[in-house]
Amino acid sequence: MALDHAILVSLTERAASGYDLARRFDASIGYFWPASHQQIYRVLARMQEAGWVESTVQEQDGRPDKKTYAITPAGEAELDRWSATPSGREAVRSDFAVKLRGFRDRDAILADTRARRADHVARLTEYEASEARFYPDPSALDGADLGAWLALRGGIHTERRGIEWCDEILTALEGPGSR
Amino acid sequence: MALDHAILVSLTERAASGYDLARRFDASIGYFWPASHQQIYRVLARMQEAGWVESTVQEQDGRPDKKTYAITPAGEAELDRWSATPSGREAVRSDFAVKLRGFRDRDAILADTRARRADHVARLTEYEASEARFYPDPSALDGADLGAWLALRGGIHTERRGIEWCDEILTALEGPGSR
DNA sequence: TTCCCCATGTAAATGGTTACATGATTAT
DNA sequence: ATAATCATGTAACCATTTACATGGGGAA
Repeated sequence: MALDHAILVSLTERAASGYDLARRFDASIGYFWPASHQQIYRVLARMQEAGWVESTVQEQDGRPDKKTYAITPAGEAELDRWSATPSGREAVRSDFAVKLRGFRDRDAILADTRARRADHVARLTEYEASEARFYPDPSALDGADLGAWLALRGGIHTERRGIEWCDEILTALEGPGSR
Repeated sequence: MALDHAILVSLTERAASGYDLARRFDASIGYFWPASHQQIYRVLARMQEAGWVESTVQEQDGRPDKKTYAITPAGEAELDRWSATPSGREAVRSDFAVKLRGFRDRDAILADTRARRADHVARLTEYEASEARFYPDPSALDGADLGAWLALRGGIHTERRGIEWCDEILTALEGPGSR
């Protein structure tokens, strides 16, 4: 049920349509909890029935109508409840680690590793740009901004360790055997 | 479909019953791809129909019968095919990051962070013990052992960055505001 | 006598992915 | 012309989680 809460968190930052949320989930909060528009529409419908969000329809000319969702007091209460609930250990699921563990095709692993490294570098660059732009002075942050910055820091740590790991794999596999 | 491959990898290391696999998935390969016994039994049944594994029943006295599964040549071929397929970017889903981002209850976040830190330390200790015990001389490794060691290294990196992140959060939240 | 280990599953519910569906506007 | 963007969804499928179900043996 955590997509519910990710959407609620996003709505506390600003009311949005399903479409808007889908774009936010392509970046920003979606880095910690990816979701497709189909899923988002379904969860919004469910949460509206539960009374956690409410929608207002805006007509637009030359564009389809837009349903803007906002969080309700009941939704805020649910977020409070959820925030105070201890979160359990998170499952790690890595295709790549399983593939490494079942080591078969050295060249495929090398290719995969190089592609992953490039992905990590690209994302790290994005994160670092965000940090420099939005949080130039972390010591001045508090509340929601502090939380958002700390979440971003988590992303930065994740990408850095991903790069380190890739480099270790490349060193181990490209080394003596490859020449 | 990656539980299929995780099970196949585990079976190449040694034939096993569903029960044995469930225990392996509580540790070892389960650190990279967790799975419950229920799921394992269902996937084994499906893979047997597909011809990727075969089973032999062993009677035991004073214990229930045991079905031991082994990988077949078709299963090996499937593993080869899968190993040569590039793996896409892996989804990160973190409840905790969403909670941080939606910063509400500072004390709950502190408690969560301390609990997470303790989990990371515990798992890192396990990983480091495994490394010292099974891979004391990494430069001597090759093939399957090299892959298993590199996967373990990934785990070690993950836990270390988890600890770093927690420490950063604790520093930011325990600091000035708490006294 | 109570709990954990061995050993196998089925069933229901929830969550996530992929494919399908529609239709107007704007930029190349 | 073609593709991308805005805007909303439904439906089918696949994977994961949680609850239910059974039953003997050994240890505290």
